[in-house]
Amino acid sequence: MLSERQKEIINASFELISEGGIQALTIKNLSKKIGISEPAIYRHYENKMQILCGILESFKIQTANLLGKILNNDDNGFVKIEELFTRLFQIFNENPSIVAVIFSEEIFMNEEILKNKVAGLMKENDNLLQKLIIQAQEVNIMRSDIPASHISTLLMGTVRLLVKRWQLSNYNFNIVEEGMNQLNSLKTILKV
Amino acid sequence: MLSERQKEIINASFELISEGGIQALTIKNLSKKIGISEPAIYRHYENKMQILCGILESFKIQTANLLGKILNNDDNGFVKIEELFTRLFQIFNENPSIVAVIFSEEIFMNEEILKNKVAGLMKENDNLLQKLIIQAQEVNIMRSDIPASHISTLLMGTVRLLVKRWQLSNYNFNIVEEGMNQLNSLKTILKV
DNA sequence: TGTTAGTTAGTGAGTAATCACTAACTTTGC
DNA sequence: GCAAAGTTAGTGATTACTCACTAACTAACA
Repeated sequence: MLSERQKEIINASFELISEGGIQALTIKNLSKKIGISEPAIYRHYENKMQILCGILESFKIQTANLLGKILNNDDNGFVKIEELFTRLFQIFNENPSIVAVIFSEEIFMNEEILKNKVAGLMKENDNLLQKLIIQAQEVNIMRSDIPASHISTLLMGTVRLLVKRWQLSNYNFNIVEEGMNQLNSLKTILKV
Repeated sequence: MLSERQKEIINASFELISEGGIQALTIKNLSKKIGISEPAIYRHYENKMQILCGILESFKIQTANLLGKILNNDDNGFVKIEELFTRLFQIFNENPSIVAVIFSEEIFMNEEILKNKVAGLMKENDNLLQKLIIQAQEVNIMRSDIPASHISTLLMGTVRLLVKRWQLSNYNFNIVEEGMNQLNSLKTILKV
């Protein structure tokens, strides 16, 4: 489990990356944002790499949480997918700094260890989404003339690009609203 | 126009970013890769920001070139879109280091000027793609029950995610082949 | 044609600032 | 009284960038 201070450090990291990219995530900036000295950071994380791992871990826990809730309800696959993305848009809307990290794998690209962790996370989420898609295809509410893996890429890719545009626009449109519109088009295309 | 040395610097920049992310793009690494001293770099670019702008400019010219060729042929919108993405996959396959820059906007996120340039570039390409989509919709070979803007996001987003996965996997699958497969599914979904 | 002046592209040495990180000491709270 | 969490004051390495200077080439002109 994370201590209060560790949570604070991870949250501050999200904010810093959101504000100025990975280059803004320095120990100095972290300590300034939290209001303690630089060495104090090292009382809670061994080194910077552990902080970066902590960011990924935090993201992992959050998505596992979200997916767990949605997977365990009684809805069919199609509705679950809808719920998943709707909830995602809401989370991003409430906490835009998450976006800068979640869909920006480049941040972790310069370290092979982190790169592999990111790839693993993406693969995990892809597998879960594919399961939901197959569920929907089996009860014949989603078209089955293209493979679930392609639908998964299509869904995730579309959402990612939409969110990336939102970020590049300095969050100047309503991501929940636009997300729901785009989701409706996806439904039109994917229903049988 | 760029001098030979400037071209060399931009190319070396692509390689460095590809190898170790934006953090690997330092004047020292650049000079080492090219084989000249650090100050010599400054004979050809005023500062690092100008190099980053040069990278974006280079990308802009390349895409304009590609899009120009495809827009000016006689094919219908659907075929043009197919050609566009097929050609894109081929380019990525031949020069993977481009991918690390093109679909990694975070690289330019820490400077507002660069961020705006990236956003502008994305918007331009989106507009062009939407034109092709509308062409195809008008001659009734692409479904018109969802707006062209949504189809554009869907197409670009899917391709981006596929390419990103390819990058994260250390290019260990055939992007041209997988790209064509995914493209076929998109065609199935989008044709009337 | 030979000299002079100017340009281009390079060099080694060095700048201040910043990076992640540490040793040694002090404060705080159970 | 002791461990955890904080501090100040540093470390060497690296960052983008500048300094004075030079070799090689080109243009101008008596």
